[in-house]
Amino acid sequence: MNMELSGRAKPTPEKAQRAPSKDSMGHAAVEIGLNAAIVAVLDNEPVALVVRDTADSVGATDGLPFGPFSPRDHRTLEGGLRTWVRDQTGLELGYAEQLYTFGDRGRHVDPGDMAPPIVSIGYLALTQAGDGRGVSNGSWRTWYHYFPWEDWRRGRPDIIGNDIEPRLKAWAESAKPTNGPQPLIARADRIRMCFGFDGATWDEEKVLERYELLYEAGLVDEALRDGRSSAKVWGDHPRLGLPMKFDHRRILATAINRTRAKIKYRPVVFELMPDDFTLYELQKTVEAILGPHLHKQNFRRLVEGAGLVEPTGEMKTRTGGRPAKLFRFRREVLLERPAPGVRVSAPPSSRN
Amino acid sequence: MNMELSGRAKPTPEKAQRAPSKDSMGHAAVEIGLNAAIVAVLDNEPVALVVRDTADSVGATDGLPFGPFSPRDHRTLEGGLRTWVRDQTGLELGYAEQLYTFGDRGRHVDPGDMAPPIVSIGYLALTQAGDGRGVSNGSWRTWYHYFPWEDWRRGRPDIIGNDIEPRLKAWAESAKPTNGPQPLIARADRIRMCFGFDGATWDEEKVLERYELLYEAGLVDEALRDGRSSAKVWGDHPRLGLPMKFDHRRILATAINRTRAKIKYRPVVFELMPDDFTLYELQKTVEAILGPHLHKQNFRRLVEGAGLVEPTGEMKTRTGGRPAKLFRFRREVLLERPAPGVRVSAPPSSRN
DNA sequence: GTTTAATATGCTCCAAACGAGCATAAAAGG
DNA sequence: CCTTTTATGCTCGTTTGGAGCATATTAAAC
Repeated sequence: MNMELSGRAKPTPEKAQRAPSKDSMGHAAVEIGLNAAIVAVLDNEPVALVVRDTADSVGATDGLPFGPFSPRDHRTLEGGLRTWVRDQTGLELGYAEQLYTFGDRGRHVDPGDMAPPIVSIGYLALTQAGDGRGVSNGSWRTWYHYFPWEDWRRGRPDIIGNDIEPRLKAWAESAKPTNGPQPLIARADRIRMCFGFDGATWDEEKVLERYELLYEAGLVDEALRDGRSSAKVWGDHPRLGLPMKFDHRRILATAINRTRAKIKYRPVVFELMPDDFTLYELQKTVEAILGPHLHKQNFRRLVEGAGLVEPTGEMKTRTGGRPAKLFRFRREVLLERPAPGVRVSAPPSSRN
Repeated sequence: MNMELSGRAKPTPEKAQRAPSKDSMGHAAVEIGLNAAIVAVLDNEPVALVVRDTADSVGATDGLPFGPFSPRDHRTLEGGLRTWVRDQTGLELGYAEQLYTFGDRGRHVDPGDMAPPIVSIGYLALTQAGDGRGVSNGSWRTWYHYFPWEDWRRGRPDIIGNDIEPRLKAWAESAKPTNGPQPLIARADRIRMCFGFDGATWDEEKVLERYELLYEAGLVDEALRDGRSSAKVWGDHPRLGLPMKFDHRRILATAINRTRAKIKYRPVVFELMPDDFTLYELQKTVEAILGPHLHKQNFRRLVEGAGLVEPTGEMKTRTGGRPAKLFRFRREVLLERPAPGVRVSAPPSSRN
């Protein structure tokens, strides 16, 4: 079949010195999976679009919309992604950006017998919840289902103190007496920085680091599934968040991470908002993503002062109180400032 | 040949609903190229390691070290990259991070007849110039050879006003009278924001955006090579920077972009420094990367105050003046602050 | 030896950004 | 009328960081 592909894959190394030559056996071609973490905010709840595989033998496992990249059908990677998402969920993507390309062997194992792609490229897409009404397949789920420890909206989540802290610290202890080559940063220190133990501050931008640490410690189901040795040691505690197919939870962690970081220096919140909105609605959306540490008056001053929004002239009534002014995103800000965003920083009181 | 690869590539779609199925014809497997932008600072000059293809038919074209990813040989993408770099240049990589995965059709055309990979993953590696002594193949070249407009160390480069500005503006004009669907941001505005024309400020972090704009306008050789139509229109002006193989210049632009951004919030400068260094040497290195807008006293205060360095107790003589204290990177800062870096911001006077 | 150049180092001043709090007005909606 | 919620203005006080002044210390040039 795909002759031109195979032909293309064949190198002609005589031209390049020390040419990147293929190993003696065959082609280096691999299958590439395109994966979309599609994020919206629905009733002040940050949600991702997941496709649940009900026919799965092990039970229902959520996954992200995905599909293989096929260069003969897709002119670009992002184009391929949009096609897959449209086919699988009926959703037409708006804003999308590439996150990361994962290629670790053994981090893709499927609970069923479906062969996973070897390399997966993760994308982040932001959309309005209203656009999601057209979703024909899949459902919106809070991302905190998969990352309960990231949800600080009602204070520090109990799961951190009750489950994560003791188990991670036990894991750190178990690695102590090794007197071979020490890692650059000790496990105990990584744990402390990631989860804000022992007086360290909680950094909401370390989403991926935290997930990777839990994976490494064998505390998330995917680690067990992928056959990490240490997984069994820690007995049968409650599972830490819902697992996902393949490496999709890792991709979602990357997506949350990127969203939290980018919202501060690029006006990406507005991808999640309807055209007209109240300043308080905007604040609630930002808080849904970052955690609720915003001072109302200062938020107004910041957002209006930065020229991010402009009043539409309309009012929104039925707010339960005084009607609120409606605003819209002020596009021209992109032509004025190099890095406009909702520049909120964590308050000094956010230390656990 | 690669039976197990082909077998793997075959999906078993019966399990997943709306399964990501392959198109009827053949496999979706593609060849993946791993590309390294290896950066160092040599005599206050930011350099990248390039491999020159002297046997090329069109003439000598520089390229980055690269090679295909082969999952049978490489357990991880980064592992594969390190192998290729070692094989091609003899250099053992230290710090490395993934940049981006490019997969646009038609942006890889080779000047010779060597088939380029369809998808290329770019990496950024930072190393000390001293480590480069072991380089057996390839050479260090200023990255400003490829991006002369990025070199603001002696003020605003002439090439911007003499060549880039008039040609870009002509390109913007040429697209004016179209009254179809307008792009979200007009060409003229993109140009203004990217290059700081008409009173806009120069943002040193827009390296990739600038290169992409020049490519789109057909002003860099790669655009002509890839068969972009508009390329010929603009006559035979001097070329804007040296071209590179495949999409390597785009990858290098991404690398410079990332380096400039990351140096401000992560202590990555120290990957470029020897173990012991003078504060002034550190400043010169930062300036080589960002451009020279640093106040000496404030730089000292910033760096020392942030706890990024500690004195070794030694002095460096033969500085041309009073001997300078030697410092070393203070690793513990990673355990104290969530985002330590050389937090320099452009002075308000940097508007062109 | 003296001068000069280059660096090292400490200190002050000032403006902008921003976190935090207080107070009050305005407009529903029961 | 009372509650709720938003809108709005103002004040502190702290931190950050840009900019400049002054002086000490040494190597190298003369």
